[in-house]
Amino acid sequence: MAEKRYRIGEFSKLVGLSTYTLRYYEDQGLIIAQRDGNGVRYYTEDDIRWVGFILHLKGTGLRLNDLKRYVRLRAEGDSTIAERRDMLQKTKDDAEADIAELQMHLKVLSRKIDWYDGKVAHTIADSESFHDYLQQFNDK
Amino acid sequence: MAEKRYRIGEFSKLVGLSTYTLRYYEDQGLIIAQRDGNGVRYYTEDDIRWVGFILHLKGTGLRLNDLKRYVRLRAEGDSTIAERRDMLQKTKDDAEADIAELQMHLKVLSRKIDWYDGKVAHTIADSESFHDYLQQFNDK
DNA sequence: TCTTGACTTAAAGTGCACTCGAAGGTGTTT
DNA sequence: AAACACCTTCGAGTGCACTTTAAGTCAAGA
Repeated sequence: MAEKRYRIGEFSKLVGLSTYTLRYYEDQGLIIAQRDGNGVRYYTEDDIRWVGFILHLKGTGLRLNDLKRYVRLRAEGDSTIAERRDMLQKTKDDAEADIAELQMHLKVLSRKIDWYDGKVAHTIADSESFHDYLQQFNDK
Repeated sequence: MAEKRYRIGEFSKLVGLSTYTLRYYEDQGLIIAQRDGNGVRYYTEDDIRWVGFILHLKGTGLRLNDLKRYVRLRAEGDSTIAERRDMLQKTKDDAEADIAELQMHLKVLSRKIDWYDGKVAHTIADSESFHDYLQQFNDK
């Protein structure tokens, strides 16, 4: 029972990347398809998982260049495991810092929304500025 | 006691935007500086607060175009408060969705790091693939 | 046979948000 | 007098990650 083979068009829909992007990624060395006797690309279940994984990496903010480095390291074998691990750890730390910052911005945004609501409901004086309103949260 | 006035160079350092960017934002209608008798821009404490706020908005992922729309609405006065509130709410919802997605990607990333650690410590069989390793978390 | 979908290389285009430089001008400070 | 910080317009450059086009070839299926 041979594994199912997907040609680029089908695979494209499966993973949510355009055929352009798949070929572009192949140029970049990120997703290397196998070829049939006619030189036509085909992808397997393994490739689905691999694309899934690199999309997770991209989703955490990893740039193509770093992704390329990761892939190169992977190709070098087990001797690069520590380096790859550290790379992922740094990516993770960066992403967590991004989230923290985003949440900080969101907090102000939320307060502005509350402030608008207060204005509309007249529970905040017409004259009170958002800046003054914000002050009351400063110690929290 | 007149309020302190900042010229663009000083203000730039204060808010962390280059003078190029400040002029660019002014072209875009986002931060309008006042001018002295010679046509030289100056900024006040109010402008510091305003820039702070728009950086919060940008920080949550609001695009320049939307930011411009927000500023236009603001200039129209209180009649646009509901629309502005809704805009911020949508921005907030979007940002929260982004965070949720980011966290989902991070979870996989974390597991990959754990998997690397397991490989190094030999608590995971050399032969076990990450995909198989991941399966055990599928019901959580 | 014709359409469909694949293949190639190389180059150009897109969108966003800046970022910079040229060229020429004013006003303040050393 | 020179240096410095500011002013203007406007067009070009940057970085990233695609996205599209052009122009031509090839093979399987209806």
